[in-house]
Amino acid sequence: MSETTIKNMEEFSAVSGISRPTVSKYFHDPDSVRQSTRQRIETALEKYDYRPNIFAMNQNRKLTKNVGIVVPLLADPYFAEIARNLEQRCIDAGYRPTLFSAHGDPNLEIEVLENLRALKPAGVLMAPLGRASHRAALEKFCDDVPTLIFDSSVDELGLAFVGSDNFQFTSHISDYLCRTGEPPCFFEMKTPANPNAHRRRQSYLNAMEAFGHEPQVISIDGEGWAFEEIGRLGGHEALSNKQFSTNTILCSNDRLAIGLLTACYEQGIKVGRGADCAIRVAGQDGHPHSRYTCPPLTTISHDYDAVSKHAADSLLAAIDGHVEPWKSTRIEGKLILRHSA
Amino acid sequence: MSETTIKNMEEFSAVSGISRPTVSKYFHDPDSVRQSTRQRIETALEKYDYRPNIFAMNQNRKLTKNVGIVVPLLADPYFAEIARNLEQRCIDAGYRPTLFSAHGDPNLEIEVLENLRALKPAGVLMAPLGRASHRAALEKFCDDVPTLIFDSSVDELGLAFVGSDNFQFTSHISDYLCRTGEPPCFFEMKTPANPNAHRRRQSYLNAMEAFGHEPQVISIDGEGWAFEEIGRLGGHEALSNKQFSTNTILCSNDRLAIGLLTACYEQGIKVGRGADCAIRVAGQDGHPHSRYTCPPLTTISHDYDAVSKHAADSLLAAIDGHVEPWKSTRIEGKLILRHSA
DNA sequence: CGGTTTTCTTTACGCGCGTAAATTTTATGT
DNA sequence: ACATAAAATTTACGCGCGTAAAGAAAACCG
Repeated sequence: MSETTIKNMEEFSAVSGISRPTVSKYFHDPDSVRQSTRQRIETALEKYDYRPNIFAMNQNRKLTKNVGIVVPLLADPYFAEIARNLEQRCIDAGYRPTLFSAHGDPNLEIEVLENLRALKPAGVLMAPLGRASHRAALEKFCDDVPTLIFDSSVDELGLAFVGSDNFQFTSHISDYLCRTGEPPCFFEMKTPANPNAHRRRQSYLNAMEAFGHEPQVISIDGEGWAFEEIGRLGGHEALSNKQFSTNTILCSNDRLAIGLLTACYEQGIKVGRGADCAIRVAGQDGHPHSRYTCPPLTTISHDYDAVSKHAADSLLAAIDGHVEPWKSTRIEGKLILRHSA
Repeated sequence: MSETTIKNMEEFSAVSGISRPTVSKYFHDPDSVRQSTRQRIETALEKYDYRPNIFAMNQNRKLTKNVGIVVPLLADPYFAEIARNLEQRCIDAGYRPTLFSAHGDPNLEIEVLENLRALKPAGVLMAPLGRASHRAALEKFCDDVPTLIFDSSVDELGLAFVGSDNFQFTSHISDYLCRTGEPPCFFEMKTPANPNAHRRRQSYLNAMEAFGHEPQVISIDGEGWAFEEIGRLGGHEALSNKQFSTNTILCSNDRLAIGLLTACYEQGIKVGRGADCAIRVAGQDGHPHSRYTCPPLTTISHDYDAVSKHAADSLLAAIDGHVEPWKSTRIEGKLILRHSA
């Protein structure tokens, strides 16, 4: 490594003895230049360690290799996990992903989209906040940038939607619960941030009707994204008031279930499927943490791999010109039996 | 909002009737132009909704308002939480934070730094991976960009270090445990990714010596960042082999403790400080999830606010020219008593 | 009102790189 | 060795904006 520091492609082309346009071509695709010049460039590269400025590169490019990934809340390990998964797939496909979080704030969400524009992304993978999202701003963005929506559907928006089959989720786990014990009550937030919650409630109602059981929905108060605390407080209230008509509780999502488990613990109520247990609790999502609750949480898990693969593949295909009419793909979840139910 | 879409500052200056350099000045600081021209610009802004391209802005600026935030692993809610905290502080101070994660991979860590360079950040807040970080690359980066290290110290690197006082953490919680029951065993990973772990072990040894107790360190196998699973598996092994000489276990961090709690549950061992409990378990970190374990985890918590405030303030002060000699600031943790110990 | 200061406008160049067109050099084939 | 194709070089302009300098216009002030 030499001392003289290279600050731009001009200088690098000088020390490598290759013209700048050719160097530029090399960085765009090393195979697009003659083998001998590639060698000369790479020799100089070892000696001088120069890297093109990524933002200047994109400035005047027709098609960039940038992909934006937007999630509603990075502090939720579920989104962190799926975002990481998507990032890796983009990298493997030769793209440059950049991750953004709306941090639960719809204003930040559109702020993020505006900044994303400047990146001139070839495409965007976006999980909207849901109910709170500014619909008009989203639409405008999707008109300009190829955007695939995942996790939380906003109908007919963007290139397509890929997510989990929430109806199947709830019907499947309801089915399991009904067959193995008392029929479940449904534990949810009154005003959920995410539209998937409504599908799950409806699916629960359907399932109960199919089984000929009386459904019972407990909708608790709470705003924001602190689901565990909302579940814990709501759980305490529901337990104290004996609102659960059976010994089985199906939660709208795992984070709520985690809070409910804590409430049960705090009231000395033993959870599980053993004879000595008072109630059964199940969640939905396959949250990364659900394995480590006590008792470990029975849940129905997103197929992280399938969702992220389908989402990434669809977007990259669209970028390559294989645009198809809008469609919604919903992937089935896998029941994960653990001790809680 | 008009139909004609503005794509650059040139066009916007045309429709607003103000020259481009003045418009540029306005976006740099709205107060730097005459009130009447500010009005004209803002009127046009409402009508045409234009936003300067953030990357083109930075391209030829002497001092940008960009701040990079780099954490080792966003999937860990602890880092997600502190990153969010730092982001907010930067925004409040008028800076534009951009968040990056090394995803536990030292190669990605330097990759991130290289990309960060192109952003021409005024400063960077960085939590290094620790042991695995490529020291030389970090140093080179810190030479070029004002960088404040947080969470995990790399001695004398960057502008300064801000983090928690790990010695105080462990000595404080050890003290509590010793005074309220049997002295703790120390449960840790054999080859921890983070150097803080060594300080905690040492502090435990010191504390036990001070109390006149025989220390006992259980170092379990495991590589990577899946601490809960490592703690669970290691916990099972240690419990089965009766490696814990007392009924109290202090874990090197909360995630390990969460895994250990699961292992205890799976072996039917009741955790807590009640008379009917077999062992006590405590963690360290004040992990966002520690409130919701069963039993809720007694831990010693980072002072998230103080750490992030001190880190952000120090960096921003340095950016403003108030550079001080390198120093290390370690902030005390707060004991959080819950049911597990 | 003239003089002074403040603020704009004009003009021009720079950032680091993409990209197109014309030209020259190098490789390939027979 | 020659024609031909392939690849590199030169030259020039563009992206969207920062920024500096000089002059014109507007505001302030006694």
